[in-house]
Amino acid sequence: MTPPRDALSHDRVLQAALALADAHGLDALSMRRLGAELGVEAMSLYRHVPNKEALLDAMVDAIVRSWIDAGDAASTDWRDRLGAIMHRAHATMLARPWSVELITVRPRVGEGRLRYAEAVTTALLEAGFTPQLAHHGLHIVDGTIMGFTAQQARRPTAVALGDRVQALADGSLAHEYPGISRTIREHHDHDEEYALMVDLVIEGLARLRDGEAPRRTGLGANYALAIS
Amino acid sequence: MTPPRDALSHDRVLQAALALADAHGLDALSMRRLGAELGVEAMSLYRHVPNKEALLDAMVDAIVRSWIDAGDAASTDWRDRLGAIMHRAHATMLARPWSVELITVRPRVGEGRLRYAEAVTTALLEAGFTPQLAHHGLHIVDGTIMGFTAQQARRPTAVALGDRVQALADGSLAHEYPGISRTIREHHDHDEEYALMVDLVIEGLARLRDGEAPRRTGLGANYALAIS
DNA sequence: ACCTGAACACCGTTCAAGT
DNA sequence: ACCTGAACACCGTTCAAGT
Repeated sequence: MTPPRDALSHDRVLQAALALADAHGLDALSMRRLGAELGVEAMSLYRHVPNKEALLDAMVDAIVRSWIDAGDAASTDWRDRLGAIMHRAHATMLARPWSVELITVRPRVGEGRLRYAEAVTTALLEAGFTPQLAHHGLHIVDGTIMGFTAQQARRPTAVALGDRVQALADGSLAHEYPGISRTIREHHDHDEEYALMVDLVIEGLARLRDGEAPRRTGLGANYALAIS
Repeated sequence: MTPPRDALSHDRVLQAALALADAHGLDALSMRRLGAELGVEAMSLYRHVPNKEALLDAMVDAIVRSWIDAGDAASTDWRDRLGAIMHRAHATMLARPWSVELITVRPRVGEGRLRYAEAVTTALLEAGFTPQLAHHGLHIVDGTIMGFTAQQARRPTAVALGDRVQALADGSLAHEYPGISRTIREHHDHDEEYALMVDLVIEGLARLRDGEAPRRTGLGANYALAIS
């Protein structure tokens, strides 16, 4: 148990945490185990990281930072700029499925997240969006990235676990769920489907910029909030 | 310590868990505390629920089930049917912020989730979508609901915690982040913004159905996956 | 049949103590 | 200055024991 044992540092702790989550998932990431992985007692980590929450925030920020690329701003087409970011985000999250829940849910805003928000916002402003619309646009892009990716990250496990999902696939629930029984076996490729949604959203943003408000969807008479 | 002490049941445990999360957040929901809330030892709960995971899944399913309403199918306009579901989902999740991370991330598919998927899929099929497109449509609707809501649920806390977010708002980071410094103070209402995204997505789906493929976004030369 | 008490194998984090 | 050991206040879950 005598590895080189270089001095600990915030970055070494962060990298080890990412590696541990990559190798064994988020549940395996305990301060005790992370310490062990670094050849150190858990308590030593607290010299470099205030607490576990802060470590998780740092992990999120490191990943979100990788969504943007210095080259993005070079592209003159705002659609391509947004598309590149959205696809990069999707790919990095699916490559690290454990990261999805962290990124989607943690509220703390770090530098990486700010830079990503800045890149998206700037692309929109330079494309002629009003500040108001650019603000909405950022949220729409952000929501699309998170929601669609979370949904795809959820799927494989759902199928694996799926008692009923399996039954749906072989049609034995066609009586109760005729709709999904008909569609569930449609072939689809995650990346292609995401590309479709990205294009749909970007097209919608372009129309908003050009002043074409989408048709207003009526909420219907029975739009009521049902809590417990 | 002698409340009526009706016999425990799966449903009583579930309702108490929802109430506990509503009152004190998800972190407060431990089997021990939940037992205490029901006037019972934690271990008694295991007679009605296999484990905590299953309890969380049941909570998710109870909430998702409330997204659909028997009256939805009565509406002949598929846009209104989808819109009603999407708005109901958004409202119920924002009313229970702790539920967002559970619903967005947990893969297990229960009956509530199936009924919701069935309602969305049927609305699309009846509106003339091909099974293939209806399948994509469900995922697009699902991603929109989850992502946008998660993003809005994240925001208030972000602002509250925000060291840098605060600095952005008063303009002192305008040099480093010119784009967001310009847009961050744009007024926006959560519900209105969500309605905008819902309309945008439904409009996009309508165009897909009508065979108008959205313009393909080029990914650019620098679309590369960056891991660690 | 239903509930309990003690126990097991974990957590994150504190703090005084070691080098 | 940097790391540690023991301890604190928790977890989810098991299992034999009680009524």
